[in-house]
Amino acid sequence: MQTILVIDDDDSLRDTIGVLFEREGFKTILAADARTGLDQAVLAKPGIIITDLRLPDLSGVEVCKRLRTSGVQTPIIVLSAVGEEIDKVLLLEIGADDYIVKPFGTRELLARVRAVLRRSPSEPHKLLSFSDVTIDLERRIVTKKGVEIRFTPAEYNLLTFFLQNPDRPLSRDMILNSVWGYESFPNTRTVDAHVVRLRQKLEADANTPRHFITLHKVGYRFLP
Amino acid sequence: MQTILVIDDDDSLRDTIGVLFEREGFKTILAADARTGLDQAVLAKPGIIITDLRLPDLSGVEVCKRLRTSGVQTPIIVLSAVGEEIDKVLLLEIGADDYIVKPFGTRELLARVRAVLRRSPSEPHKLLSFSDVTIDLERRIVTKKGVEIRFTPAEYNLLTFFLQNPDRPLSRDMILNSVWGYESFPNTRTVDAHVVRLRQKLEADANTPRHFITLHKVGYRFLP
DNA sequence: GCTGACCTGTAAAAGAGTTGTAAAAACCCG
DNA sequence: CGGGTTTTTACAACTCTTTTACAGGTCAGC
Repeated sequence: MQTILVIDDDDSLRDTIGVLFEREGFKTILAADARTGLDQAVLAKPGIIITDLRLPDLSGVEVCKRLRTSGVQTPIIVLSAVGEEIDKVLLLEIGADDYIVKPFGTRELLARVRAVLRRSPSEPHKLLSFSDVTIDLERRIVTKKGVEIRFTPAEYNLLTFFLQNPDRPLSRDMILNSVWGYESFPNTRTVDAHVVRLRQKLEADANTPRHFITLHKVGYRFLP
Repeated sequence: MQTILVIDDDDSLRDTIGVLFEREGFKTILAADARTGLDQAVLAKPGIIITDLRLPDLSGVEVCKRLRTSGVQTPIIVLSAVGEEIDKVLLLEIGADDYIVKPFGTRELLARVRAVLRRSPSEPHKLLSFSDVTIDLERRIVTKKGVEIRFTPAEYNLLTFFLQNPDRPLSRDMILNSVWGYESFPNTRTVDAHVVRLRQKLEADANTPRHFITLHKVGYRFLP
């Protein structure tokens, strides 16, 4: 049986949602503030969490962040009042899986929950792969022909960036911004140095790369 | 209300335990020797019995035996001084339910008592294990090749967290949040210090860890 | 096709940052 | 207080990142 955790300081809404999901056969756990919610998220191991954005002690954003940084991967749906500023991108970045603007119909909430639940367990191990190389994002393990190959953080980040942007020409600046972030400013040759290592570790013949392609005067392109 | 019978000739320890459980809402009965203890076990019908192994008149082993042969099924926890030879198998054979090596924390004693009371007799404990290490979650006992290894609370919590999150890269922040909770903010090196101790106690060769793996710049990974 | 200016590949050094670890300090609890 | 536990600290050892230097490579224009 699925367990659902509802974090909302509005008593009547919280109870309404609780009753709704109980009728649907969920086990429901209710929390009126973020702290209780966080505790319950760890203790009760719910299958899904619904949290209001505005809470008495911590914001829903903070709730998401804390859950994610402590390794909780339970899907989260965020509720926000109409007019309340919600930065969709921010929400998804910090690890929320969906959001609903109040007021909403019970039918809609149910549908959203079901949708989130449906897609979450179906991707238990996100795998990226090309040719004979597989990357397990969950476990941070790269294998070639079934053999594990070790990557340093910079290499690993670069690799996953390439995998997530296949076929596209990627300039060194673009790569630096995306992989290294805006805080650090290494020289663009750094990218080259790392590409070399990706080739050495992953290409069949590092001298004639078939996946990590140089675009002269442009940058690089990854071909799966 | 639960009644607890403590049989120990060490006055101060006996009283300490007595006070401890009184504060926890138990009715306590204290006995300084085996004979008094046996009498009280029958008369007062305690819910649990704690007995020292070394007593002036009869040994703790003998106490267990006599209780069991006279049909008393009350759970028994045996205390033994460090270095005192304790044959775990013998103890469990003669009907003891658990044993604790002195010196022990009151917290630990309480936890053991609660675990014994909670557990219905004959129900096997939940065990976690990897390689030649076994962790009894109920009794908080860790053994390596059958030999008990003692862990401090912090070490134990970290260990079980690792066991519950195998294969996954775990950042120091994630670990701090999950194991220490978000209320306490030790510096991240604390995690390293504890990992060192886990390795020293559990790895075959602490210099080449095979279970508690460092992911440079990332954190740690536990491999069963 | 040749040339020269500019790009890229690459190994290796330098530098920056991270981790292992023992030991000291701080902290509790009884 | 006194014992054990936890956290911090200090420094050596180590890993990773970035830079550097130079050997090739590419390509536009001759």
